[in-house]
Amino acid sequence: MTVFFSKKCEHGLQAILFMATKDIECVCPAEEISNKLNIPKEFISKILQSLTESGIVESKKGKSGGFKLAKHPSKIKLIDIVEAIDGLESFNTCVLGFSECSSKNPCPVHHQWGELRVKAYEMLSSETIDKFKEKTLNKIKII
Amino acid sequence: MTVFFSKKCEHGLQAILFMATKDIECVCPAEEISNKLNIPKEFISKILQSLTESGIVESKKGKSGGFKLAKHPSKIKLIDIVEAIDGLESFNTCVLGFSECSSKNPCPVHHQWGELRVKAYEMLSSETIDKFKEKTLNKIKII
DNA sequence: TTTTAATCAGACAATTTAATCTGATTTGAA
DNA sequence: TTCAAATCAGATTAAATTGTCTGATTAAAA
Repeated sequence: MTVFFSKKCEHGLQAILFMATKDIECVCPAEEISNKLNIPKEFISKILQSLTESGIVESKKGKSGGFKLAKHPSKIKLIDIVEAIDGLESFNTCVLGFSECSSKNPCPVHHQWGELRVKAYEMLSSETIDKFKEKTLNKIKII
Repeated sequence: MTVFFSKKCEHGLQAILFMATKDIECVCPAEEISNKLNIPKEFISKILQSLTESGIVESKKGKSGGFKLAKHPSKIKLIDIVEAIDGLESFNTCVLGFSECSSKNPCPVHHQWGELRVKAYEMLSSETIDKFKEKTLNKIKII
């Protein structure tokens, strides 16, 4: 196993990207997200609940309830979701698992991995998710 | 959780890097590796057993037995160890968890992640582990 | 030959992550 | 007011990963 994001985080990212393709006021039931993205309903529901606490989504109870983004997609970056679900720890720990890895006491790949880590962070934080609307829609259509 | 390598793989990489700092004929008991790298003895023993099957290390039973590299460090790359333990799947799957992610149907970060993935692969495959001797020794000394 | 120190093998336990189930609560609409 | 459809909350299960234990086997050295 070699992952980057946990399943929870992958699901969360997909769900938020999906919600960003919809009208900002549109309330999205967990069931719809579940169907469109092929994620177990209760699982995505739980993930979105936790993102509610992080202030990224809002939930509306009762009939015709569901989830909606708490902010406009132009204010949300992928890194916000990653931080809320997986945390940012991996951006600060040694990829080979050595303790206290730093430029003073680098592991054999410290320098190269450091560069990649910065690039990965940039990938997640340079653009807001309103830019991803079209690609997300194409992706969901064919799944 | 956001990882790159599994713990198993981290431990395996560390152990092989450590063994590469020693004389090629030197047989290294699991206990020594365990102590030096702070990895549970039975766990690293299991990992090295599986690397024996992959042809990366050899084991010698009985008194004064232990593990040694099956090839010279100048013939071993980090990617060999990663492949044997974690496999190379993550270098071919979508980082956001979408199915069938390709340049024809890219996920929102397909292009950027593709670049990073290539760089990560290069990091693991461009140099053989004999080059890492000094840095590994420094790393183990301070742990 | 006996002792000792090591791997090997495989069952077992603990932890973490992923997913499911159930029931209470909320709320819009008939 | 009642019903239906949704979230919410928390317990439970399942699966994967990580780590441990025990006993058999091997082989060097006393």
